[in-house]
Amino acid sequence: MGKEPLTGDQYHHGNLRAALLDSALVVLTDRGVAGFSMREAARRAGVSQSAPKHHFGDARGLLGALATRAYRQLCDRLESLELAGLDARGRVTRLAGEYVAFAGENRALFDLMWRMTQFDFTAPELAEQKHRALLALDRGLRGEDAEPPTGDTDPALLPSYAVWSLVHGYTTLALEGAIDSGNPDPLNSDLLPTMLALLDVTGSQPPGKP
Amino acid sequence: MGKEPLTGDQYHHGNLRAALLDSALVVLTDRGVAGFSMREAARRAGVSQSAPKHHFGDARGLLGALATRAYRQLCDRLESLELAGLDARGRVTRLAGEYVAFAGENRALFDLMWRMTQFDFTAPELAEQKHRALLALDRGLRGEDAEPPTGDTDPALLPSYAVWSLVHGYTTLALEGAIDSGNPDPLNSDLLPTMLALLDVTGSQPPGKP
DNA sequence: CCTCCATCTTGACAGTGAGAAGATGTTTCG
DNA sequence: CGAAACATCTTCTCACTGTCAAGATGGAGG
Repeated sequence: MGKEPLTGDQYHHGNLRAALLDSALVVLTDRGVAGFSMREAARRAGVSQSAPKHHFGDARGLLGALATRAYRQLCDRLESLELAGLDARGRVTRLAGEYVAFAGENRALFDLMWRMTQFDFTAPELAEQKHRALLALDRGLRGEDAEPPTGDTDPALLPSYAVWSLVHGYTTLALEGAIDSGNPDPLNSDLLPTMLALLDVTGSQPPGKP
Repeated sequence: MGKEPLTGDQYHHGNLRAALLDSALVVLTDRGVAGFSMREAARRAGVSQSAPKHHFGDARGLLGALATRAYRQLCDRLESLELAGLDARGRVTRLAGEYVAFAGENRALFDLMWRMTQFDFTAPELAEQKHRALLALDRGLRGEDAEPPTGDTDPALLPSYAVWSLVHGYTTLALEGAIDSGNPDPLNSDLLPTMLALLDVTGSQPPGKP
């Protein structure tokens, strides 16, 4: 076998790093972010309480790795959407639906993803994936053949920022029970497309004021 | 004195309930939601570790009371805004600015406010204040003389839901470092008004698709 | 074989939330 | 006035957590 133990694979346990991430996800899903316990994650992986230390440093490191993996999954889903043949509005609706679906299927993970600064966790990999999410959204919105943004403050990104803000805000507000769509599942409503219809996605000027 | 000890005032300590809320706010601001400790809040109030129990039940109760008070403050600020003489777009900008300002001035509190379901905290008072925030936003947006919504699913509320979602999403994304406005203070940018300009706040139909 | 090193375990410590039992002051009512 | 009833607060205890230091374990390479 190769000499690449850099990722922490294939040692005494097999690859404890991946196993710990999996058990940590179970604990997170069961108990939520507030009730998360690194010891229990280790227990479920069948190792001692201090085993995670070598792989993740401390609890924040473990949660950070979990969040980074979650960002990667979300970006993968956004990037692999089939958007060809749809107009701008259709693409936005599709992207937004996927975003909300991810949040609904991974509520605890989704919560965690936007809490990392609160845990004083700043890894370059995490920021990178966060940025990748923005690019995936923007690319999906403006189409594959549009010019990529020149930087984070490129004015061409404005519609993407607006869409992301609206979709993200709706998701968190609905999950928190602040927006009641009348639907038993707060995320499974037709409210979001209707709200997105109020957004000028093309980047041109909105209709004149009365 | 009157026979109204229902609020828990004026007993041995004076009014420990209010003092605990104050010290808890200090702890929350210092250590964040993740590092909050009920024991330390009690310590700072000069009472024993178990003193909060009678007033708040458990830690979730203390945080819930804190969040409820924060909602009340936010609603007060939104409701007391002077919006007369402004058109719809001016009113929205003003409301959004106040919302973002509150979040920036009370970051830990603002974080807490949207994590109460995660803490399994559901008090009727909290839901009531959350609803009051929506009404304040809607009233500000549609004007004082507009008809109040008939219910949470009234279609007339749609623009308010959209504005709230966009503003709230922008706030959380900016605080988490996902949206980089190029400004040192992530919340102090002119990005938000520009994004709001893309929203049709009048509730009419958006411009036709190309 | 034997040393080096990544990996994992054991044991300990301070800190936390929560509960039981009791002390202390306040109110109420005979 | 006095005694019970009560709200309020303290002390003690327990299980649990994250973190650290020291040691055991076993593969890799000289």
